[in-house]
This record gives sequence, structure tokens and C-alpha cells, in this order.
Amino acid sequence: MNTRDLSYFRILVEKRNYTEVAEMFSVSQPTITQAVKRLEKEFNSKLVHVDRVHQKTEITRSGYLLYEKSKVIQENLDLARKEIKAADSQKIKFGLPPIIGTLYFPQVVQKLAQASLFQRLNISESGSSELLEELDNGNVDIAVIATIKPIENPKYQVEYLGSRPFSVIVSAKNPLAQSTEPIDFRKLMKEKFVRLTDKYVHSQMLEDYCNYYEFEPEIAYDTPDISWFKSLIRANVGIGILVADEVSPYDQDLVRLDIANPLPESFNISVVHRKSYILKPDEQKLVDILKQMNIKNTKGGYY
Amino acid sequence: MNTRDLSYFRILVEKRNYTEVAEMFSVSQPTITQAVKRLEKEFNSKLVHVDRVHQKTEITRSGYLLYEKSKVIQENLDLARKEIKAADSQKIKFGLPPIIGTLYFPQVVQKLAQASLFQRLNISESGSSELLEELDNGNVDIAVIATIKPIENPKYQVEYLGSRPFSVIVSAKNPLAQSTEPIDFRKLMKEKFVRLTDKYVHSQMLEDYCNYYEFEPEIAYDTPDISWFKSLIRANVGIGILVADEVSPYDQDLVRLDIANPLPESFNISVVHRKSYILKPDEQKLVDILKQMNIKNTKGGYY
DNA sequence: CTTTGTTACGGCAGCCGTAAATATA
DNA sequence: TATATTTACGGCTGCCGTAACAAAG
Repeated sequence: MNTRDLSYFRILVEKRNYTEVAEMFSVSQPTITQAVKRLEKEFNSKLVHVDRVHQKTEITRSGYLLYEKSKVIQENLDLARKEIKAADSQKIKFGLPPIIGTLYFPQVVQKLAQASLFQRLNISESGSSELLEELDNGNVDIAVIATIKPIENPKYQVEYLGSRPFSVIVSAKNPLAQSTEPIDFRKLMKEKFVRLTDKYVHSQMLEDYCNYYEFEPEIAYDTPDISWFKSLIRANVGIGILVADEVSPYDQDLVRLDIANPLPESFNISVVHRKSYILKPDEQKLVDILKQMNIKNTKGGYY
Repeated sequence: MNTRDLSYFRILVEKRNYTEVAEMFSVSQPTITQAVKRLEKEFNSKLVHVDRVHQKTEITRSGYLLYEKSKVIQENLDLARKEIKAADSQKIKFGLPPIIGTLYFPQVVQKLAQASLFQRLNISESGSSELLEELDNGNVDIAVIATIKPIENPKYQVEYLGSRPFSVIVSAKNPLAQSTEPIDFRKLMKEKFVRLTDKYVHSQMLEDYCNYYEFEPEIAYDTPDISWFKSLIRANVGIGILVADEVSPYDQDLVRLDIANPLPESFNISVVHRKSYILKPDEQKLVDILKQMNIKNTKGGYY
């Protein structure tokens, strides 16, 4: 079977118009008709039904079944082309979320530079969820990623690095700041929250805690920026949830509170690449060095 | 590009022998050489290197990259063929794990019979992990599945039905049976455990609890059979973990103990099918009826 | 008469087989 | 000389384009 026929068919399902498909591929229109006939013969099943009375082309159930598979096939072909084209490139398409970039990545920068790897990195700086998409479509080949739940998708090869706890962060002005011992999350039911937008995993974490303790948090503000997030909390607009390490002694007027009964979900850090991607020697070395990042494990990591 | 060439290539990578590949497909041997050349031209990259000195054919990195994609492409084509071939079949390829089959499925059997669906079911009775594999390769189209962690694989469409708690189960002879209130899992550190083999999710659950409370359980016995599992516990060979509902008042000499601080992981029950599978009207109806199974939610379900 | 898709047919390219060539042991 | 792969070449098949046809508004 010809993958070109599958491409024609895929676009036909999306456009429902033979003529447009032909124009899109710069071929004559009967070519599309014939391609569909070939596929129908190959699969021994009608795929498209042209209803001339109601002026529309309908796709049969078999057609949709094939359509779904065609999409995956096309994605894989595109990925193969992209990967093979970049086979001789020196650049390493690397994804790194901002928080990990500032908190843990500096530990290994020197080692990477020594191995002449640092200058080869083509870094995409995005949130973990976006990085997984970039991994999918081949814009990124290797990424360090933070997730609350383990990455179960068998498409990815995951090397677990470690877990860090989340903590509650409050303004020094907030009465909670006086607390000397870990706080019970249930006691935060009446508080207002400042929240990081969902490109960070933190919003998910807040949601999970609130779900578990069965209350709806009152959100004072959503922000996509960590320093703004801290400022808002410093001004006591609300309290927040943040990876413990992100709150340092230099963050004046901010107080970090440990959580007394933490859920077994934390900021799990992993190195991820597509299983179907064969690492170049340099890339393997990068992964090996990344694995040397010392991320003290906290109890409750998922792995 | 021709998918036949990809098939030739895929087998060549696995066999490393042009002649054998040719025989396997009943074509002449030069056909294989030419197919590889075509692919190399298409991807503008050397895929196979024949080392005549050391008598072996080596696959280049580009070759392996293409190989990985070829496998996925082949799987999808096979799936499409299988699904389209079965498009007119009345049978519904349905997967049901034994525990769910006895505990919750009976609730809807009558409704299914009324809708003339029950007799159409082609039931595969296996553990949840096996059923996910069967779903993958198209032997099963719809399955009810129990998992501890949510099914994150985007390949699957998951309809969550509900969660049931796990509990500790002990012999009436065991001193723990006297306990009148929920038990703290940490106190079970010194106990011996009887364990269900890993076709059940229970072994995973035990592992998670022990990981969380940081101890290594002493395993007295592993068994793949639930009634045997109960017998062993009844004889006080050890204690065990089991879905609460599976312990009924008719189970003489067995005592069920609730867990005082349950992990937010339970016996989560879902209806699952491949996203790329378009349900037939009957199958959609089956799913709708399955969703009517009344599974009282326990706090701590993942969804 | 216009729009959209199908059928018919001829040309060229691409896939396969046979036979010969090449490269090792 | 035996084994494994590549090259060369002829034939058939299959894909595409042009042109004519069909079915609607």
C-alpha cells in the first residue's frame, strides 16, 4: 500500500472535498478518486460515500477507523523524516522547564561544559506539559520534566531523578507564619490562594490537595510568573503552594510551611525522551550527566 | 512510499539477512536490496551497511530510527485491517477481569440482556494488565479495568466508573481480628503477608503501602487464585490486602479491617477502549449501560 | 451552465524477476 | 567452489493526467 494514498485519504476526511484535496497536493482530481478506490479495494470495504442528493461526502465507519490509523502513521513518518534529517546535526534539542533550570540544572552545567556538551544544547524553555508535546512532535528530543504523577505513557523512556516536596508559602504578615510546626492542609480551607497558571504543575497539586480534603479553594489571583507569584504572596494577597526548594532564605518576608500529612505526590523530576528515538553518543552522555543531578529524595515520590 | 518496503526493511532489521527476508515474503532476493535502496533514496540516508569482511549486515542509526517508526506503522495498519474486517460482525470483543465480573458486573447483566447485548458479548476474562495488552492489539475492543493509578496513556479513552477501598483481611484467629477500629498500616510491619500474584492489582497496592511506610513486607505465600488466597488467610498463614467488597459476611472466619490512613490510591474501575476505535452503536450502548454500574465512590479515588 | 465526482484510456514510472557480476570464505 | 549481496535489464503493474461522462443545483 502506498502512504501517499493514505495522505490523500486523510485530508479528504478532513476536507470532504475531492477537488480541494487534489489542489492541495497539486495533482489532478481523478487521482484522488482512484486513490480512494485503491484503498477500498485493499481493505475490501467502502470508505467514502458520496451523497450527491444532499451534496456531501460521508465517511463510513470503516473510513473513520482507517482515518485514525492514518494520522498515527503520518505522524510516525514525519517523525522519522525529521529525526533522520537531523541525524548529522551537532545540536541537541533539549527541553528544560524554568524552575528546574534555576534550581537544579546549575549543578551540572560545569560538567556539561567540560564534556563540550553545554554549547551544543538547543534549549527549549517551556513548562513540562508543553515539553511533552514538543517531545511528541520531535521539536525536542530530550527533556527534563517535572510531574506530579508518574509518566505512564509507554511512548516515553523515563529516567527518574528524584522528588522534592511541595510546601505552603505565606507572607510573614500572615498569622500562619507564626506556626512552628508542619501545618495540616485541612486548616487552610478558609484561606485565599494565589495560584500559578497551569503551565506549572503547581496548580494541579493544589487541586489534588483540595480534592483530597474535599474543599473548593478560594482563588485570589492566577499568575504565570514565579516572581510575581512570590510578590503577591509577600503582600499577603493570599497563600500558595510551591516546591519547597524554590523558597530560599533570601526571599524576605516569605515563610515556608511544611505540610503535616503530605499526599504521596510530589515534584517528581525525570529525564524523558521518546522510546522510538535512538540517542546519539553525545545525547547519551548528556542523559548520564543529567542523572548526576543531586535531587535529595523526599518520601512520597511515586517511584 | 510503499508500506511493503517498510515491511521488508523491518524484517531485515530483525533477521539481518536479505535472503531470509526474501524467502519469508516469497519474493526474489534482489527485491529486498531494491526496497532498501528505495527507502535510502526516500530518506536520503544510508540505512543498512553490509560489512562483507565480518560477514554481517549492520543497521545504521538512521536505520534504527526508521525501524522504530516502521513497527508502529505496521501495528496501526494491522489494527486497521483487523477492525475493518470485523466491522460487520455482531460480536462485541469485551474484556472483564474476574473480580469485577463477580462483584459489580451482575448489576447490569439484566439490562444488557434486555438490550439484546449480553449474548453478543465475546468476553475475555483476564487481569487488567493483560486486558490492556489485548486492547492494544485489537483482540479486545472494550474492557472494564481496575487500576490503582489512573490510566494516563492517551491511546485509551477512559470512562471512570468509581473507586472502592482496599482493606486488610485477617483470619478470625489472628489477634488483629479483635480490633474494633480502623488499623494503622504501620502496625502491620511485623506481620506475614499472603499476596495475590501480579495479574491482580493487589500486589502493586501492597507494594505501594509498604513503600510509603518504608518497610519490606514478609511474604508467606503468593497465589493466583482468590479463593485459595482467602483460604490461606483463613488458616492464618498470613494477612492480606483485598478490595473491601470482596470480603462478604459469608466468608466465615475472615475479618476485614479498614485502613486508618489510606493512601489516595484505591481500586479504580473504568471502562476503556482505544481512542482510535470508533464504537458501533451497540458498543456505545454497552458502554452506556456499563456506566450505570453503581460503584459507590470512596474518598481517595484518583479522578 | 456550473460544480463536483466518476469512468475510460494512454503514457510513464516503479516494482519484481531472471541472469550475470561482485565479493568474500 | 559456495554463499551472500548487488547490478543490469526486460516486463508487467500501478499511478497519474487528459478527456469525456454523469449527476446534481
